[in-house]
Parts: sequence; structure tokens; C-alpha cells
Amino acid sequence: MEIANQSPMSNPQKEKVMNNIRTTELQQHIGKRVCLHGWLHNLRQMGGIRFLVLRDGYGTAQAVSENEADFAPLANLALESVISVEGIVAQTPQAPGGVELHEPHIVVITPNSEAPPVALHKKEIKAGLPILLDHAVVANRHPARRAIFRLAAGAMNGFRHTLNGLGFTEIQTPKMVASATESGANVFELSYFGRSAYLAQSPQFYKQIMVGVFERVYEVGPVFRAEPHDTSRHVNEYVSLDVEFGFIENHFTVMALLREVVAGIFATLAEQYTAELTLLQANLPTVPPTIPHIHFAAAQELIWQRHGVDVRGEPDLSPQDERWLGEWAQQEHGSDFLFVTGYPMGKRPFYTHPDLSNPAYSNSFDLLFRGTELVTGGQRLHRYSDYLAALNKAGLPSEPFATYLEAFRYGMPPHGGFAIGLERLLMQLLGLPNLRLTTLFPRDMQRLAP
RNA sequence: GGGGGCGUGGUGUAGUGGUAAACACACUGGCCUGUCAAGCCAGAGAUCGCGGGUUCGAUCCCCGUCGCUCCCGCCA
Repeated sequence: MEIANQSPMSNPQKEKVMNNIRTTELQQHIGKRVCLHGWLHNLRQMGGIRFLVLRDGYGTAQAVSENEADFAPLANLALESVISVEGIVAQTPQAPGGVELHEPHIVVITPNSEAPPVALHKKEIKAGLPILLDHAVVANRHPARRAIFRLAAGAMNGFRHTLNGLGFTEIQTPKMVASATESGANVFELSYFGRSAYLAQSPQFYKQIMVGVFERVYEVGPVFRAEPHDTSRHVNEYVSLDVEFGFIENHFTVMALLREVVAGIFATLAEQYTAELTLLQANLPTVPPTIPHIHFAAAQELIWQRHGVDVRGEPDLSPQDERWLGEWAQQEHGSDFLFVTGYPMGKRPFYTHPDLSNPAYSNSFDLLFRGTELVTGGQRLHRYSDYLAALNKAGLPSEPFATYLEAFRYGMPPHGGFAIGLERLLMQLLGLPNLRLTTLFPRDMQRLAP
């Protein structure tokens, strides 16, 4: 077995060899001698001819040899061994993708002798959710698992790119906070130099405060929910794509921006992540120029008429209601998306701006994507006196909110925003049955590792 | 927090109140010159989650327990 002794990346034939080539770049180097680095993804030996599939961080490539000695370094090695393969890039019709490496020179960088707990070289990983999550550190190497998380990166890219183009400034707000963000419940407590602190359940207060600084802000970051929920759509830490901006007319201004952001995310995926989308057979939605919207009360009336279930007067929509509304949006408007506007004030947090023409309802909205809540947003209160009144009405003391209130005391514009759940976006895009499948290392009631 | 379902080799499943268990993939060895979810042959690997009960006998039936999963509540 030949093992690289000094720098694994060093190469004896430095002049002629194109180093640090990715598997996805082979097409650009046909006829040249290149060196790939990666993992031994698969090995197919058929007597007189041998194939190996090398997987790097980007894709896979095949090397072939009719000379037994070329593959000698792989003797006694298991898949997932880390290797480099130097060879001549050849255009061959029968090779996967039409290119492969000939005359391979294989160097073992990190030998592996043990088969991974789940086979990574099959088209699909055949494992249940618990196994997949228990062994996520290796299972996520599988091209199909990896593609999901690459798309997550793409969604964040698209989010940032769209907002940067609209004059937004990216911020990072504290995740350790002194008091519970929006209510007393559902936050994780931690010890902070002898005092109690909490993990932020949302950047809500800080992003509003930062509207007073930058006017238009966004944040990509984790949020923490201590909710004891145990469903396929919930985890206790997830990535929130948050936006907040000033000088709006009402929540429809916010919805219009959200439409641009969602369109920007999917446009980015469509343009730059075709390999992942194809691999996962993703069904990309088309975002209508104007996303249809329906008022909360009208939505309940619609459910009563279409399905004979009387949810009128309920303070919120159930998951079943949302699925029904999603179907309706598809049938009636041909849209994967639907805004539900005007949720009752009673179900929304105290900073929510009421609908002045009907104060029982709010200037807020949810965006449903294929029948599941993807985004929540709305217009916020912006006058100091309104905040004092709202806190009073909610039975909350103003003292814990002193920092927050100070921003309003000194002048804030009409503003609003929203928060997109990143993992939900991917789950709905890919039609997956469990949010944990789109979460790198999920945190739920049972799971704190890996 | 409430309700339902499930726990069988590394992984995914099948199965039966009676000699402790079948199949596929992975794994090991052999064969194979164009594989690409490779193929063929052979092999190793499971005290059927744990504890108790019923029974002549339990992987199977009952109870408890632990774990997992789905739905609801709540949310993104």
C-alpha cells in the first residue's frame, strides 16, 4: 500500500499535472493530466478491467484501468478511504458523464478499513430516519443527502443576494438574551455568570431596533424554541431567514417584498444549483407575479363551504386547514403559494399592528407553501404610546422591554417584516416527509447529538 | 402535553404458539475487459429492544418499561 508521507497534496510531477481539480471540472481538462482528491466512493473490479468512483466535495468521477497494478494501492481498503487519483482526462462515450481518468496513479491519503453503517455508494440511502440521524456525520456524505444541504446554502445565497440588491444590510443579533423575547414561555434558560439568560427564540426585537439604524435589515441565523412539540414539522433549533424594513404602507408592502425574496431564492436555485435539483428530482415552484391572498375570515368561510367543517371563529388555522387552503390555491389560482392575511389580534404578539378598519384583526400574514406555513410576517406597531398601550392590554410589564421600547421612544417609522423557515422551505420544495431530513444535525426533544 | 402505530443480522424488510428465524442490500472470498444501484458463485453475521406473565413450549399472546415514529395542540 502506498501512503503519502509528507503533505498529502504534494505531487511529484508538479509541472505537468493540474492540481486541485474538482470532479465537476473534468470536462475543461480533456487530454490533460490532472489530480483529483476525494473519497473512494465505489469500486467495481471485473477481472481484466477495473473502475473506481472518486467522490470529492462537489461530485464524482470515474477512473478506469486495465492494469491490475494501478489499483494495487487499494488492496485491503474499504470504501470511504481518502485518496488522490492522478490520470489523463479522456473523453469516452461509455463513461458516466462522458469523461473519465485513464492511466490512474492512486495514492492513499487516509486509509479506511471499516464499512460505514449505511452504504453511501448506492443511488439512495436505505435507512430509516433514526439511523440516518444517528449516523448523520457519515450519512450526510451521501450525494443525495449532501445535495439537500447544498440547496440550503443556495437558498441562503439567494436570500442574501436578493436583499443586498434591494438596499438591505445584513446584521447579526445576540442569541443570548436577558429576558424572554415575546412571552415568558418556550425559551431555553441558561446560566450566565450566575444570572439567568435565555436563548433567543427570534431576532424580532433586535431586527426592529435595527430598522432605526439601517432602515432595511436582514439576518440569517439560528432560533431556539423550547416548545415541547414532537411532530414531523418541528425541531427546537432551526434557521430563520429574517427581514425587517421601514417606511411601509401596511402589511401588503411587506408581502410584496416577500414575493421578491421568495422569487429570488428559487431563481438562484434554478440558475446555480441545477445539479442538486436534478439529483433530488425537485419540483421547483413558479412564483406568480402577485401571490394570491385571502383574508383569515374568508379562508375559514371557504373551508366551511368547500369541506363542510366549521372552523369559523377559531383563533387560528389548523394544519388540516392549511392543507385545504393550499389545495384551493393550486386549483383556483394555479399557485403553490398563498397569503393568508389578517389573523386575529388575539393570536398575534403584542407588537402586531391592528387592522385599523377592523381592529379585531391584524395587519399580519402567513405565507403557505404547498399547504404548509412557511413564513409569518406583518406590520408592527411603531409609536411609543401604542407599545405602552399594547403591553398594558396584554398584561405585560414594560420594564423587561425597556431596551426595546427605547427605540420607539425616539422615533421609529412604520415598519414590518417576516421570517422564513429555511428547513421548511427545503422540506416543501423537496416534498420530504420530515423536517429533520432537511436539518443538518437536528435538535429535538429526544435528540441533542450528533 | 393528548392519541395512534412500530421495535427481527450493519441497513431495509418478511415470518410463525413447536427443531431459535427468511429475503434484499452492505460485508468477506472467488470468477468476470466497459462497469455506471454492475453481474454470477460461495461465506460470515441476529440469544427477534428490555423485564415480567400466560403456556408443556413465546420472536409471536398479555402486562409493564425503554426507544422510535405518525397525528393533534403550538409554531416556522
